[in-house]
Amino acid sequence: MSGWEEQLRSHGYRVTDQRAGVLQAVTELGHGTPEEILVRVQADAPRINLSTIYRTLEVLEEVGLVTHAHLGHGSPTYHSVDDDLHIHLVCRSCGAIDSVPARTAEPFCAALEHDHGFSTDLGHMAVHGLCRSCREDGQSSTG
Amino acid sequence: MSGWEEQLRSHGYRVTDQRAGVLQAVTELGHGTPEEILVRVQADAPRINLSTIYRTLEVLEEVGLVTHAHLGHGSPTYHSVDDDLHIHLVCRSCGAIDSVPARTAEPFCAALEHDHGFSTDLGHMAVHGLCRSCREDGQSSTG
DNA sequence: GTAGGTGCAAAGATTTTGCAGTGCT
DNA sequence: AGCACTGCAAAATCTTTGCACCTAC
Repeated sequence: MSGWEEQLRSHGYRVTDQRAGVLQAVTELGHGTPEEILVRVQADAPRINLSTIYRTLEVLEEVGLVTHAHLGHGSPTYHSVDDDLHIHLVCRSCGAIDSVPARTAEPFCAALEHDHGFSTDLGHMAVHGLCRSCREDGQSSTG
Repeated sequence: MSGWEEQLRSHGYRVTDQRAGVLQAVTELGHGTPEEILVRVQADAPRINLSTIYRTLEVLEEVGLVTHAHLGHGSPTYHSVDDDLHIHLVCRSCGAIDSVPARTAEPFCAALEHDHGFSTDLGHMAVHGLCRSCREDGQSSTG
């Protein structure tokens, strides 16, 4: 279904090629920074500008078609809400990003809600650590 | 005990007033961005420069005296490892940052380790969502 | 036809880097 | 006395904004 058009219209926004392109790029990429998304969209529409990516992502997020999480240094990472809700596991050694089903964290969220009255936004959650292969490598950390 | 001096020396770094000041600021603040830390240190040493804060934080992190987490938009947030290990709860509405004991997440971490072989770095973990007071405030109208 | 959307370039904000003087060891 | 450390300013990044033209509705 292409309910995304309706999603935009119902919030008073227009449907444009750029918005379609950005949404498609985010969906295909799974997750990506504004610059990664730019590169992807430029494959189809070379004239698109980075500022359009930023503005479009903001709109898409407001209408609920994408969300973002802070996975790393500067750039936020965007992903479509179309996907199953998942948590990001970020490896501090190799940088790999793994996705695990949100239900893994449900008991934890329940505890946060019960003990602190805090309602967790699972899609935003970034878990940093060491992935399986880096642990098995017995890696030596480098700066 | 001022084992922090030994910590620096054993890694080949020197002990300076600036490093003492930054470490103290981070400890007193609990957690803070580079700029917040700058303001705090400037209270004692007005001549200190932001670039010194960045460089010092990097050194302090390398020797294991502080760590950082990505709590919000751009700036990483630093905190001393001296504190009890804790998780940060970031409210997306009011921006408040709450700290909860790391053990709250232990079952969750165990699941991640068991199912995905992932070793979680708890101090880095940022949990985004809505805090208790914001939930109570906005119960009728949600935007 | 109108108002929102886009591309482009410049402004802002944030973080990093080169250099020469300072001070720890 | 040697060399790491610091302050300062400029450079590099990343993100936002102003403006004129274009396009969806």
